[in-house]
Amino acid sequence: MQDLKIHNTLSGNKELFTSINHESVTMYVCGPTVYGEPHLGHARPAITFDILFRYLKHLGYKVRYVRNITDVGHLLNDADEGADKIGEKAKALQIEPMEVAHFYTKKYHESMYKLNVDTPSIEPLASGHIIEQIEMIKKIIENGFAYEVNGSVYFDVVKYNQTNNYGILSRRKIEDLMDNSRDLDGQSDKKNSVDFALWKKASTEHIMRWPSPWGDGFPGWHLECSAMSCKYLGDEFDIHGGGMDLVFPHHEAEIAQCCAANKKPAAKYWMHNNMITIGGQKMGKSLGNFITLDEFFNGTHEKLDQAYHPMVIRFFILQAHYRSTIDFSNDALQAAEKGLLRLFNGIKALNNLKSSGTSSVDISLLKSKCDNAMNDDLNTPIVLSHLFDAVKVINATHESKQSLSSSDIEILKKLFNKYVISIFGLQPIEKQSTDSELNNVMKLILEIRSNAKERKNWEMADKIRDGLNKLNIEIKDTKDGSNWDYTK
RNA sequence: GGUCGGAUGGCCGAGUGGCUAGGCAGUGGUCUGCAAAACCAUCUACACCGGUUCGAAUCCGGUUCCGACCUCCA
Repeated sequence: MQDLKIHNTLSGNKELFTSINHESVTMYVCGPTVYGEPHLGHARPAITFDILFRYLKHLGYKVRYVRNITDVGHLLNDADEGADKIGEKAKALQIEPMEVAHFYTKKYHESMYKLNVDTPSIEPLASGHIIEQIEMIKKIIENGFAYEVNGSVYFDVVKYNQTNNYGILSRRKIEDLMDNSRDLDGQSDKKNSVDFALWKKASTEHIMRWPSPWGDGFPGWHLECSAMSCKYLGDEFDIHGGGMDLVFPHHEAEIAQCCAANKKPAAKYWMHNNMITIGGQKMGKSLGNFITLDEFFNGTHEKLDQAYHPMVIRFFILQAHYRSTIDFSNDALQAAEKGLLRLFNGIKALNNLKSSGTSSVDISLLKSKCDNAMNDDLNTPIVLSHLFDAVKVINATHESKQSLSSSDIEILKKLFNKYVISIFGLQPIEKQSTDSELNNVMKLILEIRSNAKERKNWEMADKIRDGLNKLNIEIKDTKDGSNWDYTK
């Protein structure tokens, strides 16, 4: 097994990864709240941890990857009259809350499929684990870290902090938190402003509700992940992932809940992907730069010059390290599109390469550079830079400026297959039509043009070329004949 | 206001105390009937001011600016 280093938010450092159970890895990642269209912000963690999931399997681990679907709705705000998002949407549309959740779950799955994000081992629904959540609350109350007031149950952060460290993950001090947190509601049932809800009493008009020992209500917003990770991965598991915005309070609360219930802090490694910005600004509904994945795929948002293939989005995300912010713009995406094309052109050339007796380039060095970069906290941009170096070698070999032995060509083929296809999950963009009739017609047209060129009938050849261009079809002449593709 | 992170060439984005990151664009070239496509070569960097050092874009201090979290968020 190679030495994989990953950045652990708990320590703030890169650490050597060792799994609790040698042969297997258990990981949990916070999934989407399904109350709206899947957007760019959903793509980054999904892709980041998809890469980790694939890579761990590649290293030989048996991986159990749990990514939840939050379909019970989070509270809209800290105030007590908390409506939840899914319930609100359902009311607005006059449908069952579960219709909302199901509709957007389907949308999320469709987008993930297009982005070639592998489906996790288990994708549990929060609504399907109300019983587990209630049991966990009972345990926390039994252990003295939660209290019930008027049908709601709150986590006693101050008491917890006397024997544990609330702030261990986000490096916050409880005193600062208490100073800073605004008490919006003077009538709050909470003992302290830093306390958070484990169970909320449902008002009569609140439509998402379940019975509990404390009356009808719904679970608090941090509990589901604790309950479900514990159920499927145990009290202690290897990796917990999610977006950086979840570090506080969500993941901090998860650790507190797990310690309060099980006396164990859940995960050994906490990994967080950074955010996506658009034109240097955080993406948000209120900022008017909120772009859904479908809008990217179809090019229908006003800020987009063109449609972007899901693979371009995926490739672009991999061109940045997961802990850096990444800025989306038309220029950057168009650059990524061309880069991706270059990468796959290289693979195509690799598959048609003629071998020599010896190699003029050290291919095994190149391979180990890729492996080292990947093992260094999943440095996908560095791996890609080495793969582009390889593309340069492949093209040079194609033009007989370099040489590669047959065994090195095999190593390269395996290397590209491993990283590009298996781990990065990239696929060539097939803009070519699958319409066989059209393909046959195009074949005939290209033949006619080729004949015209042989007879030096440039007028005819150019008329065909220019005419097709107006129909958004581009002819590409190569040494081995002509082919075609759609322009954008 | 508190806590944390960042500032790299026209754009995106790595990395590092001395040795070309990479992609895109630009420029030059190869190919081509001419183009396009493809391929090759190549230019423009490390926010500002001090300090440490033989040497700093990289370490330290300060300044400015930007962002994240603290409130729903991926």
